[in-house]
Amino acid sequence: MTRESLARRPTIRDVADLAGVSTATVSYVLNGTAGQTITPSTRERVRRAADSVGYVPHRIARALREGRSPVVLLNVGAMIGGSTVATLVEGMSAELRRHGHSLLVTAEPGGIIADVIDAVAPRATLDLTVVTTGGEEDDVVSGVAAGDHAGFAFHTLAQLRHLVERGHRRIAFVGPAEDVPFARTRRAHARSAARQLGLPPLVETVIGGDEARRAETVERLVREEGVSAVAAHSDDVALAVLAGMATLGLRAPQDLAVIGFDEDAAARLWRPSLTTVRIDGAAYGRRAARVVLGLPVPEWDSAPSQVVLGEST
Amino acid sequence: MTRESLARRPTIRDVADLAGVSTATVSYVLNGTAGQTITPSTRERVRRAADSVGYVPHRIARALREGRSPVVLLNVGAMIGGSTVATLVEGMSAELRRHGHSLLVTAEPGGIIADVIDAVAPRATLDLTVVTTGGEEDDVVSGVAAGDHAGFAFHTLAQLRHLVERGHRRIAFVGPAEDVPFARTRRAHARSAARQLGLPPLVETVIGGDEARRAETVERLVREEGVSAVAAHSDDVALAVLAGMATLGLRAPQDLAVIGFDEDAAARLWRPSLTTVRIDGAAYGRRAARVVLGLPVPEWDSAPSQVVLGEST
DNA sequence: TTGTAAGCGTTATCAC
DNA sequence: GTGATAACGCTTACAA
Repeated sequence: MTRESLARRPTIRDVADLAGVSTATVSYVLNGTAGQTITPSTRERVRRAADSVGYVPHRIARALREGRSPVVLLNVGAMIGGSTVATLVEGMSAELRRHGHSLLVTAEPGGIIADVIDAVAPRATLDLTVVTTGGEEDDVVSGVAAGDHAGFAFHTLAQLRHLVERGHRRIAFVGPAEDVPFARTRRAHARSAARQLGLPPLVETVIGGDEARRAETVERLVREEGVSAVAAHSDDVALAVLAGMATLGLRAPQDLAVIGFDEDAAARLWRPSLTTVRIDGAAYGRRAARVVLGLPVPEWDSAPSQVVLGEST
Repeated sequence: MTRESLARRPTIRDVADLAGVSTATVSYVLNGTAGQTITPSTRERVRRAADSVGYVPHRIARALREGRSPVVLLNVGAMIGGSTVATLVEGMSAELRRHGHSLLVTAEPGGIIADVIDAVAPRATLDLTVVTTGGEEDDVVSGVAAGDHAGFAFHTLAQLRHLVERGHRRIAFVGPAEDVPFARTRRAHARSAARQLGLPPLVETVIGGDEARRAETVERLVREEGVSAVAAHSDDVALAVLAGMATLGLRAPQDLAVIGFDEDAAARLWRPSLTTVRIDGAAYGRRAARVVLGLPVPEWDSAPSQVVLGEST
């Protein structure tokens, strides 16, 4: 070991010098470059030299050279919501790491910021606020399960179908009062799901405000619109409906059945507990990782989502 | 305009050629480098050339040159929890952008992954799973409000103090059954808060499992331990306690008072509604941004956290 | 089988 | 006032 032991971070040059070879050879060895024939002994020498000086390749330099860095950018729109996004991030991150990449997350409602992209030159980007608007065409992540496109539309269909199976026909789709990431998308999917199921047009409204406002909303739905079931945009929204019902002394599912979406931990604690749709976020995350890396994406072997039975329907 | 209009992204060279100056001059002009005297006319020519070709500096190249990129890495431990982390990310991201930087988030329970760091060479990193432990880093981000250190310990103290003011002395601190990011930290803070308030040692337990298990936990607290109030690790946990009480037919706050932590939207919907601690995440986010950039951090002008009164205490 | 050297796009240190 | 040019650390033709 020479005086390389200084503060400076060891470069490929240091390794090359120590091993008595050129930087090219070091690069070939360390990257296992195909089509290069290096003698085992040289190989060994380089390896030793590398970890003797504690060499770790400089990713930025490599990124400059290659035009992209080994990171994937995911925009989730906002750091809120049920379990789907959380598990999606986990699954995607794990799968990417298995392939030498890193997942970096942003939470920009307006989509991925251009500055971020050129600050990191990501290998790929994925914007949840866009992907979920599917567009089966542009939804490569979801794939097909049991013959159907397994995107958000699919889960929404499952949500409504559950109500239909319970005998409901006059159904309301209730969204959040504030503008949250997937509000519009979900509404659109609900409409087309209703059509597919041969239902009359959905009653559409939003719920929010204080206790009185919530109760008012629910009352209108039940008394004026004659709705017998609610499909909610999310579990949060579903709980607001249940809360409004409690205020009015209405019971679920007798007076009004309620189903949530994107299972949230709090929903199981309610009385009555909430029936909701659980989405296999981790599986989508792993798929997303493979899609953006251009790896083959496996078939769905289990259901991408399922209705979790509670007492509210 | 020359044949630069090809697919290639314009470089500083292209601008220099078009403006008839050297790349150095372009760099000086575009970066407003101090201590350089450039004639207004040259300046103007460079500017024009730059946006005529649509030049945008290559951040990766700059990162290589400067040794770091204009991004800040934030590890949040996991994509779950109440509103604090969500608003913190928003606030931090906004403040960073005001200063030409970008925020990138990871959700690694074990701390920031080394690979990620050298993939992006961030200007700075911040690990929430570390910061909230009350070490030195915590100090700088949290600062001082009304004479007290305004960190997580402070909020925990506020949580317990609320119960004390309501006349409680035999108090339990209830955590989640699973291992979540800040569990240990919160527990430690709760212990020392109890000492500061001159309370007897806290009864410590966790809650989880199914309805029966939850009820059992609550029952033990009330009947065996003689506890009159619960300070919960989070709103989720607090709701589990309230649910257990409902199962047992116990009422809050008469039979057992419950206060949550890190306000979650669902908590306000409960009957009884949950008293909890709201933390000004956005403010912490802005402070964190300034700290990591080495900017002066303003004094707290409003409370860093406050108890939000519900019916449960 | 291995080495040389030309980039990748910037910034900053000199000269002029 | 401005311009060459040498880095930054790596990959990869192309030579040898």
